[in-house]
Amino acid sequence: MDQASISFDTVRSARLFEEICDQIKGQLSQGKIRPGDKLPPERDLAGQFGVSRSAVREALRALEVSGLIELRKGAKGGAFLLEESAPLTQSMEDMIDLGRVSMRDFTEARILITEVVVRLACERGKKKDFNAIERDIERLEAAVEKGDGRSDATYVTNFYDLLAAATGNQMLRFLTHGIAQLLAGLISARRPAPMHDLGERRRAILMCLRARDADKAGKLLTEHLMRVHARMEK
Amino acid sequence: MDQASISFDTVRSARLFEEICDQIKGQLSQGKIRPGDKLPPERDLAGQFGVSRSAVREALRALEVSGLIELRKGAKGGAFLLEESAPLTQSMEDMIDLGRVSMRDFTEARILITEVVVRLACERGKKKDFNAIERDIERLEAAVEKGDGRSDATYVTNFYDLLAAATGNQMLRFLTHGIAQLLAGLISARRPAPMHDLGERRRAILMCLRARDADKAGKLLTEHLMRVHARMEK
DNA sequence: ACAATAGAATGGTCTGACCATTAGATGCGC
DNA sequence: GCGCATCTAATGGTCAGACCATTCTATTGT
Repeated sequence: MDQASISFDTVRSARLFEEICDQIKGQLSQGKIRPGDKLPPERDLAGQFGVSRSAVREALRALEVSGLIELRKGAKGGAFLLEESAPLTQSMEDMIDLGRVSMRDFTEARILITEVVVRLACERGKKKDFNAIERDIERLEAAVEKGDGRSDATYVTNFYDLLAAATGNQMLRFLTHGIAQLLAGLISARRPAPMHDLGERRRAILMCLRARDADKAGKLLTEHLMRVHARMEK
Repeated sequence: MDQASISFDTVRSARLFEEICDQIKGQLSQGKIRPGDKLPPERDLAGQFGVSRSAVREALRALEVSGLIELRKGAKGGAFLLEESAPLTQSMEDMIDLGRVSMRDFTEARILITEVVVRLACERGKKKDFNAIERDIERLEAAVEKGDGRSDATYVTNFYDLLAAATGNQMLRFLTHGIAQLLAGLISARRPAPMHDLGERRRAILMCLRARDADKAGKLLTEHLMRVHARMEK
């Protein structure tokens, strides 16, 4: 047989905690454990795996950093499987924090991707999706009325999550969520002046979605995002 | 003062290893330590931070999982700051492995994003960028001639990395790299039949880039990626 | 009833030890 | 001298057992 055609998997890396991670991920992907569930306490896990508590801890730490579990202390605490964890957020934050990606590049990528998302949402969105967006806008406007429109990164990100949801593509949802999360962090840090016509603008986009006018929706959105960017730079 | 306008930062989480992570990230973002550097041994770090080795280990584990450092054992081993780490790859792999994103959605997102990238590369790419792509295609074809064209995920991903580089947007580079990495993993796992006209197709796209014909470049690329997808599904 | 307190569960940290792997130094045979 | 085997030190990986801090629950006292 041709020598070159033989291939090996990279050898199991000889690190216990990785093996433990993989087993837990395995259980998760097979549905034997599910989001929301609680893993056994560290001491029990150590017993079940036949390793020390340290090895288990390193594995749990790795899973936590990967965004798969959350660790709570105290009685009734433990390692809880996260729901729809948005795994990309942390990595993106790192990229910005460490200066590996400039704000400018981030914004540009955001605009490009969001435009793709809105176009796809335009093609595929169902009435249900659009109604959800409308309700979100109403909540936003009600909140702005009451004056508590600044503290809530939630209102900022929710819109984009719903937009991505309308595409029906889970990968785009994660991506969009990560980007929106990151942006929300920046907003709450910089506290730019509130945008009075936010609801109005979003409504305009929603109308395009319902009219299936992808070009106009994309254009409105891009324009809006550029204005947001301009505000952030001041 | 309006009660609602007061805000607190989330309280410093009382976990030592996070503090350590943050300090190391801080040094990194201030350029006091740089990619390629080696951090002091765990035992020394423990001394410097005034904590136990366990706390340091958890911090290093977290940084490793985040894709910021690499741990090598043995003499001359240690924690090395990674270069242009592609932090998103691991998270994306998890999404697929855990079944949170279907292959279909992933491919669709890949196609959409790559099309955006190729269009932008078309607008902005310099001669230098296109020449680099051309050399890469030549290397690919040479490798295929010699018959070692199957084992190397490198040749698969390199093209897309170079494409993304031509956009000049670092965020898109990371994103594209993550996607390509993940795909490379899938390819080397499934070993589909080699694509004999890969070089030819890439050359066609390159021609469009040089001619600044974004529409055609996007079209060719999308078509190509769909064929790749079809092959993977078999 | 209600509040204060005690207790148990559980993650976070510490100490100190030993193991496994790696790079380099040492030494032996030729 | 050269080359190969061996030894040594450095360093991450793991272990064992302890204690601390936090959080929930149950009991107790008023």
